[in-house]
Amino acid sequence: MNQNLAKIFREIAFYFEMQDIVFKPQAYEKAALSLETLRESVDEIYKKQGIGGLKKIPGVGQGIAEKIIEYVKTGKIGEHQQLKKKTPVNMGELTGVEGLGPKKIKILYQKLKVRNLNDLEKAAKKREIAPLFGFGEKTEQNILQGIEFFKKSKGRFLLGEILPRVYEIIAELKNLKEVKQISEAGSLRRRKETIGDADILIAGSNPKKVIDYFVSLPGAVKIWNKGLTKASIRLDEGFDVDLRVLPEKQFGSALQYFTGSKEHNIALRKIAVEKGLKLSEYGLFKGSKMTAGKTEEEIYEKLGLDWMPPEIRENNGEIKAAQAHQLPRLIDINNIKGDLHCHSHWEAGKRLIGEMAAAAAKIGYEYVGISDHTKFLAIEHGLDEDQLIQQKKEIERLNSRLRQGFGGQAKFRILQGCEANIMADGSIDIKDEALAKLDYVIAGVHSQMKMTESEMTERIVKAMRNPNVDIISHPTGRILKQRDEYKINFDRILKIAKETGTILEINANPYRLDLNDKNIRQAKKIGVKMIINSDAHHKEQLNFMEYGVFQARRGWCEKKDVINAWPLKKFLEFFKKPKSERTGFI
DNA sequence: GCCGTTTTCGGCCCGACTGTTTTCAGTCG
Repeated sequence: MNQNLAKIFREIAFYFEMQDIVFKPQAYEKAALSLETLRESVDEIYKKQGIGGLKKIPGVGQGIAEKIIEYVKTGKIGEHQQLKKKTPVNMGELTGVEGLGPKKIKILYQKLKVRNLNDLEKAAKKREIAPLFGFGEKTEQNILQGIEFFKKSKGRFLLGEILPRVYEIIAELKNLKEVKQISEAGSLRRRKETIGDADILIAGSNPKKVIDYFVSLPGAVKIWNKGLTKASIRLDEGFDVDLRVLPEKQFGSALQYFTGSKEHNIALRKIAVEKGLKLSEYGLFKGSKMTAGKTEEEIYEKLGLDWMPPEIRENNGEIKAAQAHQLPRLIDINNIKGDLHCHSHWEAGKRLIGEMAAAAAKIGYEYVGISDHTKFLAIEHGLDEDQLIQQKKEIERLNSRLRQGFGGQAKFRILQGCEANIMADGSIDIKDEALAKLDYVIAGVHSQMKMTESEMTERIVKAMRNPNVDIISHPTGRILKQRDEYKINFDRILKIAKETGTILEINANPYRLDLNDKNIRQAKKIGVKMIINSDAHHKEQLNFMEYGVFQARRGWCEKKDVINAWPLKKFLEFFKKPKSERTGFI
């Protein structure tokens, strides 16, 4: 409900922009943004509190509240329908093409009847776009390239695809002596799970030289633009990198500005205005006098705020918390003591347990848990009850060898779990007696994912009520860019998790990152404990952990919220207690 | 269309770059 309505409001905003109407577009955009981050469904709010409740939503006043009510009652909004009828274009597709905004889309529709990506491509190929007033050869070519990109990537890349490559580029740029300070910025620095393009910021001298070097980096296949202070390239991996170069005294203000989020910055600038200051990427100014800009810290301080990590800069309460000096102490990768979701492919060769354990110990973990799939997942060589016993013997053997080796003082422990399957009826595909013998049990949904919301929710609830099931893996089931989450009532999942002492996983695989940031924040609020797991299928994938930690940070997680940030002793005590006694364990 | 510790009117974040209409609108972040 909220998401659909948000989409409609964005479209209305867009139509208003087409017509050169000022300020209304921002109003609708703002309302859309509020709805997207709203926990409670608007029809619930309306039912309980009427129009007054709706008007309490930031950015919603009389006019938009009435539109929400119209949508709740009829499922559509008359004005939106009319606007759409007048200019029936596929907004999602067309705005996804770099360089196309409301004005150009309007002309393309009026002159060439372009409604969607397909029409646009045809028109560009027939060279009908270049002669249009306000367009030209280059615009036409850029449109064609934009279409290619949009089709290829659907516009966004995974954090896990981009971050390592950007670290490489930053390392290369550091070779230049002109580069004094460098950082990634934008949604990349905020560690969003998907990224549109990468931003890099440099403080230093001779920007021309830096920019020339940047646009000629190996792997740069296209230069979108290149000016005196900024440039933008496409890499052969298919994503864009924007670079900005500026003087050192502005590095902090620019980093703050280009890290965003946009909403966070708007809120910050309003605070500046209230204090009689002006904040831009060039610094914090009182009149024409610059009062801060060299570091982010001094800008936040001058505005009366504590500095905060980029991951929470989404205008979602962090500004108030910073003003009250009550920011959370976010969990850090160095807090992670172990990883409980690692596959050894037991059937394929038991030596992998040793390899995985060695790699985990090398990272500095105190423990690693082997949790192979179980028998229902035959395709993944799922283990049955007997094989689990076999595996247990092997793990015990390795543990005793560990205790003898390393001078007898090796603290490192291998734990045995499994990732069992939650069947359609909520039962587990391994007998309870066998589950009870393991150090811990993870259970997850791996089949029949298209159930109704109540069926899927009750399926997982039943699994959580099983006293042997400690952890639910990838609780919402989404795969980024491929598959939406299952239909579930997440509030109910949280309630039962809390009630039963079940832990929810933050799966760190860059394609999953499941729970997402919103889920995590909710879980934390309610007091449901979480665990960050890599879901590694070979030892290199243990490094996925950092993406899970980023996600946890975006959900405001602290060390205490995440059980594998606890030391081994406390961790083992926790698992020794019956599930029912774990709630409240800190 | 929203909003208000300057509150019911008059504001609404700010600047760079591109391409094209050669002085600036459109787009982006």
